[in-house]
Amino acid sequence: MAAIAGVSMKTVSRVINGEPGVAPAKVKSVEQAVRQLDYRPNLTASSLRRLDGRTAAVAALLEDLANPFSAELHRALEDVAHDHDVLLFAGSLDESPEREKQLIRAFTSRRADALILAPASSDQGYLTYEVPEGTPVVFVDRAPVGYEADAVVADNVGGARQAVTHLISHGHRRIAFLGDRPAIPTARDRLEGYQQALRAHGVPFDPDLVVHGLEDAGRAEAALPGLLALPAPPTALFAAQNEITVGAFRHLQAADLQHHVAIVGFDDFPLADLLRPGVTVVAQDPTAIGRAAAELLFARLAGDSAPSRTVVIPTRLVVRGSGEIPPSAGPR
Amino acid sequence: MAAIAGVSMKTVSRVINGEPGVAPAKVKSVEQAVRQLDYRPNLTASSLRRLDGRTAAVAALLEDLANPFSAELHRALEDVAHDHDVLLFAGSLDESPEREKQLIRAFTSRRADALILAPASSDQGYLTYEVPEGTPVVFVDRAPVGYEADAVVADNVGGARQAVTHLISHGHRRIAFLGDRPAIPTARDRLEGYQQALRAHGVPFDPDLVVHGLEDAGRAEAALPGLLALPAPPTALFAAQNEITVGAFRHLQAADLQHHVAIVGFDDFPLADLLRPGVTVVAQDPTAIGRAAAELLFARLAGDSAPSRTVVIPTRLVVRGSGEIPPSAGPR
DNA sequence: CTGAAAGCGCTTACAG
DNA sequence: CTGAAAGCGCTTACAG
Repeated sequence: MAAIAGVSMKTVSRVINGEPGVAPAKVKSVEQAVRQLDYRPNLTASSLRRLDGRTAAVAALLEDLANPFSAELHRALEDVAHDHDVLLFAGSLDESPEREKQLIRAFTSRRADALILAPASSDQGYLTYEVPEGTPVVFVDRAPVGYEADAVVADNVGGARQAVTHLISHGHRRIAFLGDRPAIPTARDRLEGYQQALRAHGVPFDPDLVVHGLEDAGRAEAALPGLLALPAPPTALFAAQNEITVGAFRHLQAADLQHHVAIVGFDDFPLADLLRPGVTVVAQDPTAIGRAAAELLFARLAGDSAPSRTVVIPTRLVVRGSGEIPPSAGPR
Repeated sequence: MAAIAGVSMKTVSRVINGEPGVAPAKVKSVEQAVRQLDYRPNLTASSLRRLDGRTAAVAALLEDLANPFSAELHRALEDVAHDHDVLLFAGSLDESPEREKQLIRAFTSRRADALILAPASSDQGYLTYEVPEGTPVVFVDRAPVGYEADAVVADNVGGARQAVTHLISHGHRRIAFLGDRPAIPTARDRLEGYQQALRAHGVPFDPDLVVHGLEDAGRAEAALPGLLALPAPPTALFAAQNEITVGAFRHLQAADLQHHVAIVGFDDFPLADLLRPGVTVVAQDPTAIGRAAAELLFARLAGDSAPSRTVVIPTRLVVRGSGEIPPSAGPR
């Protein structure tokens, strides 16, 4: 390359990197050689020697890239990264702590400049020795445990409280909680919000109305018949996650109860407005979460060394019909 | 590192790479030094010197990572890549040829081992000089133009023919075609399938029933009133893409026509079964497309040098109700 | 079984 | 304005 252009390697480097102070004639001959050889600078080599060691790539470890929440979050990260000329590695964790550790190692071995993590593990203390110093980590969706880092999370407690308060304000007093595995911090937070709302309105807490471990739509659907067959069945459901909401709605509609049992879901999902009744939800904003996380991350990469921050993105109640069904409409 | 372990750099390299023929005592001392220093081998450095130059990373350029089709495809790619201990870079093209070229360059500069491309450009001849020799490219969703490479696509012509034949078999003769921009090859193929089905059944082609350029759900929704106000309105709709299907359905439901105008969509979407009526679609299989593409790609990386192949993934008619509405139910 | 030397494609730190 | 030498963290190709 340098030989073809008739200049030194160093001059090639200067032209490629747009450094000033190269004779126009030499710039020209380098540019011509680039075209002639289809020359593409090797970024992995340049990052190796570069003082800051930056690779201009960051890694995102999310729950499941095929799930709309993760996919939208991923897309928001990509957009901000693109503005900074940075590329994105991505991986799905599927609630597996082993996979999390494996991917963290894979990404640090490739010297990603920073990590974005929606952790599957219950404790991230291992990051202390697993992540090289100077590599910022930003948590999304779930706050860190045993590790000090920036985080961007939805207001899980507040959102759940808002959902359940909405149902109470429509006259419900027997409200079921349908949740994911309680090991998941966001699932616990949403249960906490549910309980806070009950307490605040003097509605007794009935453990029979709490169903945990609904890891997917199928399990949520399967859990409903038992719940609705209780001696004193719920007149309303709070579904603490979007897959659960869909599974529960699927059962209600199959049993033709969708206009008789109220339901409010946590986390919005596509087409919720087209169902009949439309499904009332407390919407998270995955795009806002992703943008905020990426901005925090690039601030760190730019040298921001303030103490860790946790950004809480508010949720929003979206009223569509299913959450406004009165208890009198319930099955008897 | 080598100093701490009391061995040469080369022996460290052997232990890290699990090469045989190292004295057990030396293996031990290297392993201890690894722990002591939290040592992580630098994969970018090793790929630089390695003969094959492999980085164990491949790049996927898809339409829009937030769209369910791309997201599922992405996830399938990730799963196969994971089986090969390879990581995935990903980027969204948003139908922008410029973005495509930009990302191709970014990924080749980082020496991705292979590329997976759902092209936004109308001609990919530029890949000839843009992609280094020995870097396999596999096309997904859309076949290459002006470039020779493997491809995995859905059966767009056949699927569209199947959808429209289904409507004809239910008695429809005025069937509208709702399509994306005709510059998109899959959009053209689906129009072709539509026309083939009409011809095969002696149904006259009426250009008034063909609407192009519906780039998103909003435009599809907005296009319907005009179409339904024609002197001889369609009794059925073929929506040639999932966003278009959703937009069209949204209008039908708003106008309370969802039980009167038949609709079949190309490409399935979540919750299509929960709408009323359920939406009949010709389903693509993004997971199958992704898996097939990844397998083709890893075969190439393993040395397969057979001529380029194009794999066509069949579509599947999913009957749910909206496609079985008879023409007599139509608005008058 | 082990290691010293060279080199992957770049940038750094100089010297001129 | 330009380039020769050294070095980033590894692997290769040897030699012993």
